[in-house]
Amino acid sequence: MSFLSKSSSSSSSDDDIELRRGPWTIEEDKLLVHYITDHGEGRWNMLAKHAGLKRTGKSCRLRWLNYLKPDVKRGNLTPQEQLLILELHSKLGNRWSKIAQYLPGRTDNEIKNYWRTRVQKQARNLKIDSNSAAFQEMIRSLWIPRLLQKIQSSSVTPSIQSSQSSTPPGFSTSSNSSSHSSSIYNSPKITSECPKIPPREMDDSDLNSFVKAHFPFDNSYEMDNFGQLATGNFNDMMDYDQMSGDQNKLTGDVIADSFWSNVDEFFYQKTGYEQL
DNA sequence: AACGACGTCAACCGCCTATAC
DNA sequence: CGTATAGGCGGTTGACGTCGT
Repeated sequence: MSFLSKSSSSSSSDDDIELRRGPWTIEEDKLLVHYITDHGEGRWNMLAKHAGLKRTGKSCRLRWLNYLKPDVKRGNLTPQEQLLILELHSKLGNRWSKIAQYLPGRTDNEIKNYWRTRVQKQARNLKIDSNSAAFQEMIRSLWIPRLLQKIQSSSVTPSIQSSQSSTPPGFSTSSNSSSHSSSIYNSPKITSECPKIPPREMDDSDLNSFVKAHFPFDNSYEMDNFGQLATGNFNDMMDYDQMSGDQNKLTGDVIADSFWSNVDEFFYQKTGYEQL
C-alpha cells in the first residue's frame, strides 16, 4: 500500500491528509458501502471525507461503480455479451461507457479489459492493427458469425430439443422485430458466409431498438436471467445459477477459444495472409 | 519445487467536459 | 465571459494468479 500527499503544503490542515492508494481493504469497502447506503452516491470528494476514507473521491467512485455497487455482475462475459460488445464496438468504437450502457451489470472497465485482453490479442497474433478495416471486417464477417454459430449449435442438443425451443431468446426465427428483420440475429440458419449487418451509422434510438430487439434485456433482473436463458440448453449440462466463476469460464471461454483457431483459418484462407 | 512467461483485472493517471460561481 | 472544481472517460500500469517447462 502506498500513499500520496494531497497537498504540497506542510500545514496540518484537513486538506493535507495522507491518501491511500492501491487495493481496497475490506474495512474500506464497508465504510464506503455503509456511507452510500445511508447517504447515497455522488459528491465523491465530500463523500470520501465524511465516510472517513483516506481516498480520493475519484478512487471511491471507481471502487463503487466497478466493484461494490449491488447490480455489478460478476463472472465471465457470456457469448451473447461478447457478441453484443463486438457489434456495438463496430458502431461506437472505443466508447466503453456507451457500450456498457447496453450491458446491464457490466462496467466500462470490464468491457475495456475484455477488448484489450481478448480481441486485441487476436489482432496482435494476426499481426494486423485492431483498428484497421481488415480487422474490423474480420470481426464482422468471420468472428461474429462463428460466435453465433457456436451459440446456436451449442443450444441445439438432441437430449433437450424436445422440451425446449432450439432458438435462444433474441435469435427468433420468426420476424417479430420488424425494424431489423434482416439482421444476422434473426437469421434462421446461421452459416459462415458474410451476414447482413445492421448499418454502422446508428443513433442512440436506433441502437436502443437494435439491442432491445436482439438482446432482450433492459434491467438487472432480466440480465441476471439472460445469461441463463441465452445460453439455452447449456442449462441441461450444468446449473447456471450454481455456476462458479470457473464453471462460467467453461461456457464463455471454451466457446470463444475453440472458434479462434477456426477464425484464424478463415482469415488466412480469405486474405491469403501467411499463417504465423 | 522453482522459475519465468503470460493473462487478467482492479486501480491509477491525465485529459476533457459540465457546472457553479 | 473566465476560472475553479468535480465528475466522467479512455488509456495504462502493476499486482497477482495460472500455466508450462
